[in-house]
Amino acid sequence: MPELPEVETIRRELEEVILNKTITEVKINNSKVIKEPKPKDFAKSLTGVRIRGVSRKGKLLILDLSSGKFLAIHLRMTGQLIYPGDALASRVSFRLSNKKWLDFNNSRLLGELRLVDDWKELKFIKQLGVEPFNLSPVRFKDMLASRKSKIKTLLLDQKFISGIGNIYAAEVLFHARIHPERLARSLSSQEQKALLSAIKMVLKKAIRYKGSSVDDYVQVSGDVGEYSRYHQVYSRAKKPCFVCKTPIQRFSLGGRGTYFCPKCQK
DNA sequence: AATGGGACCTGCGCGC
DNA sequence: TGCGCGCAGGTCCCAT
Repeated sequence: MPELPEVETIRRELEEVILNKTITEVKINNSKVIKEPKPKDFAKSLTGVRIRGVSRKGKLLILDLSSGKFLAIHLRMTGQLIYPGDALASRVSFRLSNKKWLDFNNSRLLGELRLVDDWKELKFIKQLGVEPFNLSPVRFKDMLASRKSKIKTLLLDQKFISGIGNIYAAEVLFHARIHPERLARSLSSQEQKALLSAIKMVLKKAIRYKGSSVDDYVQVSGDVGEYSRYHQVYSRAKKPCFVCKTPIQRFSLGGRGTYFCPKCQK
């Protein structure tokens, strides 16, 4: 699942390969992923436009275009951006001035492309919580103070904090030694600090290793991300904890697979 | 405010 | 072997 580290990896690689190139053609193989405007207008408005910036907000990628508009790309679970692509198996492909294709793949068709005048007006953006790397311990403490929900649920809430998904929620809670069902406001001061440190540490390391390739995620180059090798709990049900050998447990929390070590996490 | 459910989707692994 | 089923999860939306 593309979460913050995966989307940031893609952003950095895109910046290297598509920045300042012009889109010369838009090929739409499945218009379902184009949410706005209408596919025909989408293609027309993007043709002849230069890409002058690639940024990320949470799990959302934003291409800054010379037309003054922005292309917002949400990969959801199965989205990929591949360069150079072949425009064959993609949902939408962008032909660039060097004649190579940038492919937007999305096997489950849940991804979204939106060409908008102002990305700041997107509902998703308006509601988006703080970027984890910008979060101070004092502010984090404040954010947790009155919250009655379970800590893992809260970490997954993009309005609370942006960029964490199911993999990294599990991983950071393991590193902070906190049980996923603990109520947010019940965390001690020490646990709050441990959790924030774990969030920053895990996300940074995951970026360094170019993300976690589980399911469909690959880098723009098509290479896998190596952080999966460092997963402590995610997708490790019944396997021994690397710290204490206790079998990792899995249960469903809010409809999501939730992994933790019953001995290490309290 | 929080929680639980369904909806959107398709590919995969499982059991029979 | 082949088929049907449940599951995977990011986000939105609705009901309670």
